[in-house]
Amino acid sequence: MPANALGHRARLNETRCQTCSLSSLCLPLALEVEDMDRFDAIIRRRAPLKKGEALVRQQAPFSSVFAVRSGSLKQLISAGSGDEQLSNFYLPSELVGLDGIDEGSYQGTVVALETTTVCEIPFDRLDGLSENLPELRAQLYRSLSKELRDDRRMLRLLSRMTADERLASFLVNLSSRFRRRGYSAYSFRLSMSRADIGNYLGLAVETVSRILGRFQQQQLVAVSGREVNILDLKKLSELANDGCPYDG
Amino acid sequence: MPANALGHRARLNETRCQTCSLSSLCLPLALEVEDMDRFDAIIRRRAPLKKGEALVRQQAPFSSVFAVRSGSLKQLISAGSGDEQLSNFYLPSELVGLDGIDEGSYQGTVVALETTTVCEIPFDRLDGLSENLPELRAQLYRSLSKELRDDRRMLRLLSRMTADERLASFLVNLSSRFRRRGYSAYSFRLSMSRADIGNYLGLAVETVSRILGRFQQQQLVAVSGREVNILDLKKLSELANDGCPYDG
DNA sequence: CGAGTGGTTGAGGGTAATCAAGGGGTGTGG
DNA sequence: CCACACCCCTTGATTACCCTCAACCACTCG
Repeated sequence: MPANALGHRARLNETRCQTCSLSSLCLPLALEVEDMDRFDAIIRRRAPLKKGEALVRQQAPFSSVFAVRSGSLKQLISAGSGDEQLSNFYLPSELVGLDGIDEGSYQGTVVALETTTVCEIPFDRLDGLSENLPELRAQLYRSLSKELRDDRRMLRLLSRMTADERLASFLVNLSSRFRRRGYSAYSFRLSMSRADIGNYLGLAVETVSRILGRFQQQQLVAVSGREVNILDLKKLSELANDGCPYDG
Repeated sequence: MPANALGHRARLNETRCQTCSLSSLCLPLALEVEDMDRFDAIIRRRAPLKKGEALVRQQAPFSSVFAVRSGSLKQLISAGSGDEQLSNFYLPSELVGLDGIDEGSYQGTVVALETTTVCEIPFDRLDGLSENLPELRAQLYRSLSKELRDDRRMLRLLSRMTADERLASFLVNLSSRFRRRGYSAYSFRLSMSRADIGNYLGLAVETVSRILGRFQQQQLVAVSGREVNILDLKKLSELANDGCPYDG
């Protein structure tokens, strides 16, 4: 068998939802085997993104949503006066681009934080398919609705929480998202810079740094560069005072 | 013709989308006449809500979304420690309850700010109908997506804007929403209290009051209690520094 | 080796919160 | 009809949190 044929086979295999380790979290989660094949068929593979590469650019015409396969991304929304608001981090199984449906253009530039692979899902195909697959439709609604819910959580964080609470909430939230994806909830690597964290949480970089230092002194976490070890998740959750400490 | 029959006819008529003045903004906006009738058929009329009455309560099981016909509402999300975050105001034609789809329960308590009428739309019926009506489906996606977009705007507001900018942005946003609904963009009545505004914008009541006073001194607005007259929408928009000054 | 990036730490100042008090409107009951 | 209470709003004084500015360190890369 020629090498390129094997390569082709392997590549196809990689994109198959049935063999994807994320299938229990991703869009097709509720589909039967044959329906999953139909879903599979509309997905487009993309070359992996390098760190810093943009997946979509703000105001580019909306055509697809993207499911993260591996790696992570950030969404930046820039408004007139130059400043860029970091509005979201995306981890594996999460959907990028849903906020572009309304206006028909992407609402922010989405940039890879590390080497990242995504599945491209053309939205018109997805919409057509969902016509006959109530489960897929429901899952799409849930994804949209969940993002709304997360944003509302952020609204509360930004309008009512102190800097300490924001950082605690951020770490606890990351922790539970990693846990859900089968990674350790206690030990992980931040793919984003301190500046990104500050931007996201509405804090200055210096404040992020200082508070992480304080958390370390208080034996809540051990931080070394971007490596994080959570030492006292319970106290951190209390600090975050988030309502639902163990949910992402 | 007996009086109650007339009453019944009139009541039915009121709820018909075809005669509703909001039809160009609301969910069925893209539907053909016969499809609109089918949509009409699933809508449930509700008795008007009095000021302060709750439309839905946080954590109650999700079953319907609600389109605002007249009046206005606020959504309150309460987290463990007693504080309540005001996450949204809803004006006529806007949809309440979309963020409940994901978890199957309403994410906040939604309370009428004044006498308010809504159309109840059972979500399972809506979902079923949308199966065969791509335009309805698209509009539903747009509604969800638009709410995401609005929330992202709020994230930026809360994390990067000064108190002055927040108030300006709030007023400009209200103004354009009123305009879109056929009301004056320059003269309107706030249905929410200063406390509500402060809660929503992440500011103390005192700050809201002070800044409104300052805006008045600067001839940007004329405020008398809850009556607002916008005197210089252009300057206010610049102050808000929102990117898109004339969009709701 | 120098430049650049990302992170940490320290000093000082500004913005908005908090604390405190008083005014104006409305509704209710005497 | 008036008095009182209550809520909403305003205004003033003080305080605190976090931002800004600035310097420095560790590491990477040309």
